[in-house]
Amino acid sequence: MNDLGLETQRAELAAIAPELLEKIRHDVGPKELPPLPDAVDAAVVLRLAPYPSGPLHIGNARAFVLNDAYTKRYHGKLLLVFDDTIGSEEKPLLPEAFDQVKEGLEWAGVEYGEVLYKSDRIPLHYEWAEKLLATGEAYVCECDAETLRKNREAMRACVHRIQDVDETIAMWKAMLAGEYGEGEAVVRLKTDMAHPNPAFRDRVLFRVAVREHPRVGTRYRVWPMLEFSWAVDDALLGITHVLRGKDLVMEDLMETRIWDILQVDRRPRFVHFGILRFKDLELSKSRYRKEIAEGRLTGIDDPRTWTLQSLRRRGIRPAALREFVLSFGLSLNDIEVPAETLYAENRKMIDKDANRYFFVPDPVVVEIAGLPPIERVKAPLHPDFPGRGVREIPAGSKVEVAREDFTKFRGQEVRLKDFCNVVLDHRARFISMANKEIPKIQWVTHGVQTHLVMPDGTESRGLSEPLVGSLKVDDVVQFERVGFARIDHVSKAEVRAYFAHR
RNA sequence: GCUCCCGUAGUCUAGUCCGGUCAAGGAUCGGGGCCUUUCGAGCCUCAGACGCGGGUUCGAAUCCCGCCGGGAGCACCA
Repeated sequence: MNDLGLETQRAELAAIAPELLEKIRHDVGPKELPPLPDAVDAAVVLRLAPYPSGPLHIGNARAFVLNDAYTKRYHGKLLLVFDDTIGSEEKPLLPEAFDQVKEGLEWAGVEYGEVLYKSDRIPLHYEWAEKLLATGEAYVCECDAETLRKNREAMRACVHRIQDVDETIAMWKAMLAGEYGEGEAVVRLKTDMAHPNPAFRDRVLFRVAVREHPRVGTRYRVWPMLEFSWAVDDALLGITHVLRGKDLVMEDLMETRIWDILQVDRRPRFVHFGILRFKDLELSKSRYRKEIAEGRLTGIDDPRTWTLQSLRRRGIRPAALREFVLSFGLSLNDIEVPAETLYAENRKMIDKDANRYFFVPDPVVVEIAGLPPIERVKAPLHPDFPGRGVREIPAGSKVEVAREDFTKFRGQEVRLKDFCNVVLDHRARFISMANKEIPKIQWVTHGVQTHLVMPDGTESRGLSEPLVGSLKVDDVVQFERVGFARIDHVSKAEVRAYFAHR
């Protein structure tokens, strides 16, 4: 039958069971994440491991959204474990970052349970280190960083690798006792100096760092590296699945190797996702931290930082960020997306809630000659929901319009939206009241000073209709033909809003 | 250079494990139209993709081999 060829088979089938030839269009439901390997409902334990060097930004979103989504899907637990080992000179810990991270997660709707700190767990790491050293599978190395690197490159073992266990343990005690300065000794795992992957040749597990830690001060001077601390904590905390970016695949190998040596049975499954990048956007905590310190950015919620705080300030909904991230699934592709994709998601969510108002950036005064006496006009708060009511806009013969519109339409007939038709100029000529199919522009009288902070940090200044002065902070509105914005500050003198997107 | 990972429309993604209902689905972007007193939303519509070359098979996006392209790691950072 099978070597008959499709056409013959089809003909045969048409003869015996024609209904089977009907094309089945399976409807595509909402996108779902693939299942986690070996996941058991209500028994999944995941962890979030932020490094507290600053608030979370959009580039971190994939990690926390996926972890949260899977936790909820399996009714599991999500631990927040601050990865606050001592770090490096270039990436110092920031005391205020702990709260900034939590604030961001809470805004994002990430429901974490227990909060833990790596810096509280150092004694546990020491215990495990001693177990490991006792097996002879790790050693204390006194080579300097440069020597170590060169040996690694040359696949050459150093003298420390073959020293005996007693000597190694004595050196470890000496490390803890403070007999080594920074850079003078490290603990290394014996993997294989000839391993084909140069990244996997006797990696460092502990090093000496005599910096002050924001939580535990100078209590420790021997600090674990990420791979080792997680080998300990993933096991001890009963983590079932580790979801991490694929930049951390080597860490899987390291953790696995350590568990093999110490015969740890309970191990998490590793799941990776590709690197997420944003087009035309360079995310760097250390850079924006520096720029905030220098006063070049206004703070951690400056739109140029792309922190969660800054997204909130612009009126981006957490649900939009979540949908945006989930749309990438769990693929291992490295992806680069434009922020526009996030905006599209957000626009769907805020459009129905955002009432419409006129904002006129960089205004130009226009006197309308021949205007009948009119004191106010009405316009819908939202064109798609007439039931929401109307807003009253004071009108008059002296109005202000955006310079851009003025320049573009000067001398032409335009409609001042919801008001009247004029031939536009400094002295405009009234034509008629009734609506017409001509370009419509926004206008104001008795406008309130309005500053619109743009994503690039610049401000668009102008006037908006008086009602904007009675909006509340956090209201998200649409300035017609300008875009969506969140009201950030309202005072008698002025309104400040943050631009979200068109 | 070495190791690992990944290649479906401009972008993101479903499908790839278990080859045929895939003449490849969705989203976004772009074109056109309708509607609308916004350049927003909504509705309709058009355009657009299996990196390349071999092989296996009646049949390949799906399996195999080779190539090409992209990314990550190769820190005493995380």
